Amino acid sequence: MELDERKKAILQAIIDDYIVTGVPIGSQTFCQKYMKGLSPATIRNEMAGLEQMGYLAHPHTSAGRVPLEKAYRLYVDRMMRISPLKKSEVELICSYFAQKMDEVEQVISRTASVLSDTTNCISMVLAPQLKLVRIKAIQLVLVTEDKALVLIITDSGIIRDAFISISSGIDAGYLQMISNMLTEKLHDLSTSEVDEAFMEMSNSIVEHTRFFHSVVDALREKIQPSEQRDVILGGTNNIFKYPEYYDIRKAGDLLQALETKDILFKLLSKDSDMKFTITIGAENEYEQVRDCSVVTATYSVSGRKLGSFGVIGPIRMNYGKVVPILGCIGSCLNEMLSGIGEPQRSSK
Amino acid sequence: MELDERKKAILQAIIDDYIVTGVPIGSQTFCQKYMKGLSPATIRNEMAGLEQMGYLAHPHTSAGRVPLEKAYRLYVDRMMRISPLKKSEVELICSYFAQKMDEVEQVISRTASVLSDTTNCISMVLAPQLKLVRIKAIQLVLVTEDKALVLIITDSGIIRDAFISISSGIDAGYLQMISNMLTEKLHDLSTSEVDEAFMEMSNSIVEHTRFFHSVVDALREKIQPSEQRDVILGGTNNIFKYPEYYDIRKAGDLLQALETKDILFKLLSKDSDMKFTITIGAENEYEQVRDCSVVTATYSVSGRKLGSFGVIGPIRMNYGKVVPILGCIGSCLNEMLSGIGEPQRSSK
DNA sequence: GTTGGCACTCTGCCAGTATGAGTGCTAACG
DNA sequence: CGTTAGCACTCATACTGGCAGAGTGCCAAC
Repeated sequence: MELDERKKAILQAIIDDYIVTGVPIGSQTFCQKYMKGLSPATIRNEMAGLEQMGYLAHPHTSAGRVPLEKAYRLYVDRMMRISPLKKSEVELICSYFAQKMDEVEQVISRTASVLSDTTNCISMVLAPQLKLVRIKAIQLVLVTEDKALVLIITDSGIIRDAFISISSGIDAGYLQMISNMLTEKLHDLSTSEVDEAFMEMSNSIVEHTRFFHSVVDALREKIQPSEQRDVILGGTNNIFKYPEYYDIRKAGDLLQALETKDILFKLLSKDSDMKFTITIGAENEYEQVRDCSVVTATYSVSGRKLGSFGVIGPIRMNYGKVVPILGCIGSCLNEMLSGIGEPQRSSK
Repeated sequence: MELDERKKAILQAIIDDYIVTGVPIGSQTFCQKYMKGLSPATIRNEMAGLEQMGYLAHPHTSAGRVPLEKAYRLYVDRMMRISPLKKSEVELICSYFAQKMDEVEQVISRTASVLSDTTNCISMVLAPQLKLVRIKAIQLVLVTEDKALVLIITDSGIIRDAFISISSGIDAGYLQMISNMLTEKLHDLSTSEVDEAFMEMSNSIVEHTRFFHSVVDALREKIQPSEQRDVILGGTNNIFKYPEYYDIRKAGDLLQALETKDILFKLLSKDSDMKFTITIGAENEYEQVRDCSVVTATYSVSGRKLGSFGVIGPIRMNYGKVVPILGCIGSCLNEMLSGIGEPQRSSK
C-alpha cells in the first residue's frame, strides 16, 4: 500500500491531535475536527490502511487510533511544521538570561530552568566540557597558611578551582613560581593532553614532589569530566503533567533512572553532526528511556562545540515547539558564554 | 478517662505497628501480634477509650485504628525508644564521609545523600550560614586581564568566591593593595556587620570608585544568605516508597512546594535551643507540609552553630530511627567541617 | 473511490449482592 | 469489677450482569 498525500495529511492530523490531547481519536471525532468534507467511513478505511502500514494502532477494538513510533519518526523527519517562536516566547526565554551571570554554573542552571519551563519536559544540560578547550594558565593562590587555591584558566572563559592543603613553609613566591612553571608547560594544551605533560614533568621535578603531586592531582580531578558535576537536571516535576505518568511506578522508575545522571551524561555526550537529534522511544539506546523521546542540541562558542543540552519527555511531546525552543536557547547560551569568556569591552 | 499503663502500652504498639505497615490495625490482629494474653474484646474497649481521648481514629466503621497526631506527639515525647544505631549502620554513614572532601559544598551534598538514603525520607541541608562566622581575610586575584576573583576567607573554613570584571590597567599589585585594605577593615567582623563597614569605607575611598563598588557588590551578594544556593535537597524519589503518596497529585504538589526551597529555608532557619526538633503534621507552620512530619537538627563546629539539616517524611515516619541517624550524621558533619576549617596537622 | 448501514466488540458505569473485617453493645463469667 | 463471648450492625471491597456509548470492520449501494 502506498502512503499517498491524503493518508499523509490524515496521519499528520492524528499526530497533531494526539500530541495535545493524549487520547486516541476515532473516525467520527476526527472528521468533525479536521476533515468535515469526508465521511467517517472513509477515514476508517484510510486509518485501517495506516494501521496496516504500521503507523497507527488502537489499544482495543472500540478505541480510536494512536500514532506509533514509526509515525512520529515520519512526522519529525518530513511532516512537522516547525513554527517560529512568537515574539513573546522569545522574550520569555531571553528574560531568563537577562540577569547578570558571571559564572558558567549559573548560566547552565538557568538554562535548565528555562528549558523545562518552556517545554514542559524534563531538561538536562551538559556543562561545557573541558576536553574541548585549551588551558591558558594555571594560578596558585595562597589562601591561608595551610591551604591554597588552584585556578585553571581556559581560553573559553571556563575557570575551575580546587582547594589543596599545603604544608607550612610554602610562601606566595614559591606558589607563583610553580604557577608560572605549570602555565608554561601546559599553556595551549588541550586538557586531554595534560596527562602526558604531567608525566614528562614528574621526571624533571624532584624537589617538593609531595606538594607538586597534590597540585597535579587536583588539576587532574577537576579536568576530568564528571557525571555528577557536569550534568544538571531541571523540571523533574513536569513529569506529573502527563497522564502517561499517572502510574506512580512509571514516574518513580524514570526519575530514579535519571537521578544517577549516568544515562543523561551518555545521552548528552553522544555527538553527532546534526544541529538537533531527536530520538523516539525504542530508538533510544538506554532501556530506561525507551518510552520517552529525547531531543538534544549542542551549543558552541565562537564555532567551537562546548557542550549540549536537551529535554526528555513523553513520546507524544510537542516536537514542533521543542525544536525552535532549543534553537533559541542555543543562541542565548552562545551569547552568554562568549560574554563570560571573551574580553569584555571596557564598560563605557 | 485516664491514660493508664495498659492503654499506653497498647497505644505504643499501635503506633509501632502503623509506622512499619501503614495500614489500620484491628483488635483481632492486634491481639495476635502484640497481646496474646488479652482478648480482642478487651482491646476493643481500650481502643474505644483511646479514640475518645483523641489518640486514635478509624477511617470508617469497619476499619482498624490508626494513630492521630496527638498520639505521635505523645510517642515522640515520652514513649519512643531511641535505639542506638547498629555498628553496621554507623559504618554505613561514615563511609559516605570517608572520601576526601575539600570543599564545604561537597560535604553538604554528601550529607543530603546519606540522610535520604538512610532514612528513606526527603532530606534537606542548610549550608553553613555566613552570618554566623567572622571574616578572616579578603583576597583579590587577577585571573585574566579583564577578570578577577574575589575570595572571602572566614574563620570557620568556609571560603566563598566570586568573579568580577575589571577594567584594564589594574594590576596585581593594585589588587593586593585593595585586598589588604579590605582585609584590614573587615577583619574579625561578623558578616552581618560588613554593610556598616562598607558605608564607612565608601566615604574614605574616592579613587577607583567603580572598581571598588564592583568588589563590594560581589562581596555583599556572596555573603547574603540565598535560598537557592544554601538549601539543598536530596532523595526526593523516596516519596514514591510511601503508599500515602501513591496519589500522584499529592506527590506532585509536595515536590513542587519543596522545589522553590522557600519553605525549606524557613524550616531550617528557625532556630531553637533543642538538639532536635520534631514537628508533626498540622503542627507545621507551612500549609504545604501539614501532612508531613519534619525532623531537624543543627550542626556546629567547635561549639558554634553553623547550619542545620533534617528530613521531611510521612507523619508515620520512623522517628526512633531518624533521630539517632541525625545525631550520628551531626557528629560526622562536625568532624568533617572542622577538618576543612582548622589548620591541619602537617601531613606526617 | 466514497458512503450509509449494520452487526459486532469492547470499555466504562451503574446497581445489586456477597464477603469479610472490624466495630459496639450487652450479658454473663470469675 | 474487669474480662470475655456472642451477636447484630456497618462499611469497604470485589464480583456480577446489564446497559449505553464509542468505535470498528465489512458489505452493498451510489
